[in-house]
Amino acid sequence: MVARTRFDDSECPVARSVDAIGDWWSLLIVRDAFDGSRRFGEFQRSLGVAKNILTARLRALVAGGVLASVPASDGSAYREYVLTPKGKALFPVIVALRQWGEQNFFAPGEPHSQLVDREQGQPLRPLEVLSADGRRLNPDDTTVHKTSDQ
Amino acid sequence: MVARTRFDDSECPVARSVDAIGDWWSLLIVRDAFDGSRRFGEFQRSLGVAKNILTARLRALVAGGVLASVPASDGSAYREYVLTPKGKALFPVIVALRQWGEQNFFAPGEPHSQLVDREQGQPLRPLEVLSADGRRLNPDDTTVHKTSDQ
DNA sequence: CCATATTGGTAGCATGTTGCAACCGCGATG
DNA sequence: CATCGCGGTTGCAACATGCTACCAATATGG
Repeated sequence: MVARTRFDDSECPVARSVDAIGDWWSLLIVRDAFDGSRRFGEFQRSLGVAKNILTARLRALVAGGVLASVPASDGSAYREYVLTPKGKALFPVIVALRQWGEQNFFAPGEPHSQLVDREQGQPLRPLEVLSADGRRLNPDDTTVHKTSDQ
Repeated sequence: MVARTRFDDSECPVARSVDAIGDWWSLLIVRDAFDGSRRFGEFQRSLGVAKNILTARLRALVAGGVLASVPASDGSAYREYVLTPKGKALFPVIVALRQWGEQNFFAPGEPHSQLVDREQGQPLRPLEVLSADGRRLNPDDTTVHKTSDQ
């Protein structure tokens, strides 16, 4: 399944992304990586996922260039999994999912983990989809331009 | 499985979002909905997904408030699936995935479907993660504030 | 050094989920 | 009033997942 493509991702970047990430566990692994997890055991304890699944997902993410396996930073002989630039580029995806979750699945005042600006300690500004010239766009303000239409 | 939560989503909005969407097929259904698909058959042809899976996913998305099942707009007796406000709020998620895919999985010049501003016909501006006061933030500029830390 | 705990996995098996193909009722169409 | 397309449902085979047990290599304590 590793290099297998499950979706008809011929020309849609969304489908290719989805296929590259692999599954939901992988996305939560990436989330944890953004939150500072690096070691196999950290991911395993944080996610509660079965170890064989975690093994497979970590391998797939490394193979896909999202994570890299590097020698442990603490000098031990173990290895760590860190985000590559490609992995770090998933930041807006995670932030978008986080904000959607915050807005739709928590009662007002219900506590939840929060992603804050390290410098000011403030929560982030909601993501905005902007046109090339900076106008704020809603879904209806956009259209998909198929390559074959050109 | 419909109302079952698979992940320990106690307080992480990302996990709740992931759980609410359900699986990758669901996300591609949402993508197609943004692209204008409304009918069962449209989704089925576009995605190539098995019909029983599509049935289950559509039901779950309706149950989760992402889609709504409404009478067909063309006057026929069939029903259509349209995005609710909650579903439309997934727009930044789809855009983020799309942009990540465009940047990482297409060779320069390789054709792919493109999401453009309807008014100008131009591709969108890349999403930016901003602090409350408008500074551009990288992953390292942020930190997760656990509720229990407060 | 030696005993023991921890880390980072594998292996095997039961179970759950998916994909596929066949079927089917209802509404539309001629 | 025969037939087609739409929107499913059903049954089954294949595959993926989760669980538990196990294990080698590394760290740790005395």
